[in-house]
Amino acid sequence: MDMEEGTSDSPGHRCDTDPDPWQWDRREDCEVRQILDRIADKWSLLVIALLQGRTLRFTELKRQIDGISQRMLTSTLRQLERDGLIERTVHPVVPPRVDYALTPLGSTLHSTVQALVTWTELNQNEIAAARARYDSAATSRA
Amino acid sequence: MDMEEGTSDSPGHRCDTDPDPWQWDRREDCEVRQILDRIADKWSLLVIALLQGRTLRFTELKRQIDGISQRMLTSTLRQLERDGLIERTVHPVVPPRVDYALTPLGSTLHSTVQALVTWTELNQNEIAAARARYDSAATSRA
DNA sequence: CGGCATCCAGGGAGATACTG
DNA sequence: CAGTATCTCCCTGGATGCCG
Repeated sequence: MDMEEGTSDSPGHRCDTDPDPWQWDRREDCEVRQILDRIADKWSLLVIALLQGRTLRFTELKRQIDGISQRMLTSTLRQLERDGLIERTVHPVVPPRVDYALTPLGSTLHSTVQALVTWTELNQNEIAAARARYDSAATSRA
Repeated sequence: MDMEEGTSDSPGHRCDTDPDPWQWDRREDCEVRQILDRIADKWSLLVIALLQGRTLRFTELKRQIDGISQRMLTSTLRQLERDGLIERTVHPVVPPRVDYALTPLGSTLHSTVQALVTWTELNQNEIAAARARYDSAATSRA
């Protein structure tokens, strides 16, 4: 088991592992930071977006997110399952069949995630333009 | 300059570097994935959230996000600047003063990012509970 | 098919020292 | 103050192989 470990902090949140308390805008503690890190994760985002209103199997997810390794997909799914955002259903058939779906909690996240994806789609051209501007300016300086 | 390089793809998006075209729900190309990776970044998210409606200096940001290294903060700010999400203003005074603020484009992202943060705040207890459940179940199995 | 175990490379990220 | 420049370490994540 060299898989990345959840920090498995005991319920009743504390920050014993942290050298000094986080500040984050003076309002948040490390809990929020931790959760944010997880859901704002590169792969988590895609998984959540893909599971909107439907159930997908492991292989289907892997195919759709093409580029993800089975290791990272497994890891990501486990994290999301642990956080209660997705539900994992094992069908005792052979060959094995495992379905993944959003939980009610995960569904509430979806609209937010979708907003992020939509924003990206809408603004990708503007961002590309900004990058071009920035890069050409940098190049001319060099 | 060993700082992480933007992949500096020419404007007019393509995916020559990728061995095979991404699928991502069959609709998206690598551009969106790339941008999503950047804005959904651990630190980017915090920076954007902190810059809502105000201007902050480098050190102020560093203090508020406490836990980030100057290296990562610099890198993050440069990326966001390149993407046209934040604006960097250098005041020619001594000692130097550099202000960071959201651009109009960055401001449009803010509401989305804030939604993510708010969601996390609202649901952190539920997530903590889910983790406790998951972990205790895992422990009892072992 | 779904996933865990192992091995291993690359780069993300920290610590430190130095400049304008 | 606001960075850059190194050097280094470790974790992320890929490749492969095996099992239920």
